[in-house]
Amino acid sequence: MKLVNEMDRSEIVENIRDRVIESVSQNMYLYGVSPSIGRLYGTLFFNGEPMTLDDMKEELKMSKTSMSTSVRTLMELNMVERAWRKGIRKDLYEAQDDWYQIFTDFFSNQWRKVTAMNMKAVRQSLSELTRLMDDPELSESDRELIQTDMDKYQYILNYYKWLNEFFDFLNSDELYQVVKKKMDNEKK
Amino acid sequence: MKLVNEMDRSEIVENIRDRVIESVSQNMYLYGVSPSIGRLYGTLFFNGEPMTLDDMKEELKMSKTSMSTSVRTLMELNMVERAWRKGIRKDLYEAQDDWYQIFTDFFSNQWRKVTAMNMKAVRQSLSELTRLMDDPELSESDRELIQTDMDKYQYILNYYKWLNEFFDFLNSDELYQVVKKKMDNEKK
DNA sequence: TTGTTTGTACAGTTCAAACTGTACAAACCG
DNA sequence: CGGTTTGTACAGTTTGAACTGTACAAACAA
Repeated sequence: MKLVNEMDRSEIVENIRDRVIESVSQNMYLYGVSPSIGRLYGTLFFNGEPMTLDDMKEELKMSKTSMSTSVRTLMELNMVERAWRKGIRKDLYEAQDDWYQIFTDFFSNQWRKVTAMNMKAVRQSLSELTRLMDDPELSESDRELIQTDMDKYQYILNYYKWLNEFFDFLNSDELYQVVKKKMDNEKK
Repeated sequence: MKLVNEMDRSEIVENIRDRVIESVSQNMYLYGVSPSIGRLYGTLFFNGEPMTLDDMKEELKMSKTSMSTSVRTLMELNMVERAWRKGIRKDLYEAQDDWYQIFTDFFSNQWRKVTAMNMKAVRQSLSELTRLMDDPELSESDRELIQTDMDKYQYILNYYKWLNEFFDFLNSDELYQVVKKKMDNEKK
């Protein structure tokens, strides 16, 4: 009788946990990952202890291959880290559990990568148009048309510069301060 | 001869533009939209003038249905707005061309929606566990187990609160100031 | 050395998202 | 009123992403 109660209880706790994991994973698409990968992260986060690929495969009832690739993705996003425990030969992984860190890292790593590539393309285009503009035989109307595009490219470049400054700010201590101050003010 | 040059020239400008559109669209997955939708946004952005669904369909060589649903998605993200021109019966759409606004809106709208839902799930779980803890017959080990989960839920809640403060900050003028100041400092 | 364990590359399959064409409702025109 | 234009709902198709199982390479064991 007591035993059944025990089982019920841990099952309840388990279900509650699963609901939260599901909720978190459903919304990790904001980080560009699929729900399955989100579920894996959630599992690792709540498990606390590091897990092996076989643990994960067992827990999520999925293939080992999936676990391998998923955990790789999570590592690239700095959401999961390798762990070591003496006497265990298998690879161990544990969740990075500092969500503030995950959030700011995401921008630094993913968004910066993207803006860098975009800037490159825009700079290239801008310099090509500049060269076109050198042609003295260009009609006034052509010149205007090209200038319109060039203005847009310049606007984009300025935006990306601003964005990178913003990401620097995100990584700085300043961010925590500013937001913290806001929270404290509101408590008053 | 002159005519051919003219054609070459505008073709070159067009190609340069397409390269930038492609680059921008490829990376709009950070906003959770597919490359096609990104390409549509880029087309609208560089076209300057508002476009009808048929214009878009023509420009991108895609079905009108796709244009209709894509433009809808872009409107929900505040990246495209309806436009009116007298004498034109068809619906007109133009790109929201303030990228700073798009960026901050994205967080306010998308991320906030998600965090709100997550918070709800976590709060629910937290209150259910609290009720479980009321049981006086609970063993010490069970109690510890549940407490571990509750601590994690509390951590998540704190994080989301912080995140919402951060989004408030994003929407405030303060953001622009802080980053602007950084940029000015660096120029010195 | 051979035998075992562990992680991953790769080919094939499954499934969901993107896209199309048709068909229709709503708005407008005469 | 019927005829036309325009946007979208819906069903069907295509395409790509997610996932699996097998097969193998690398690391270790004896």
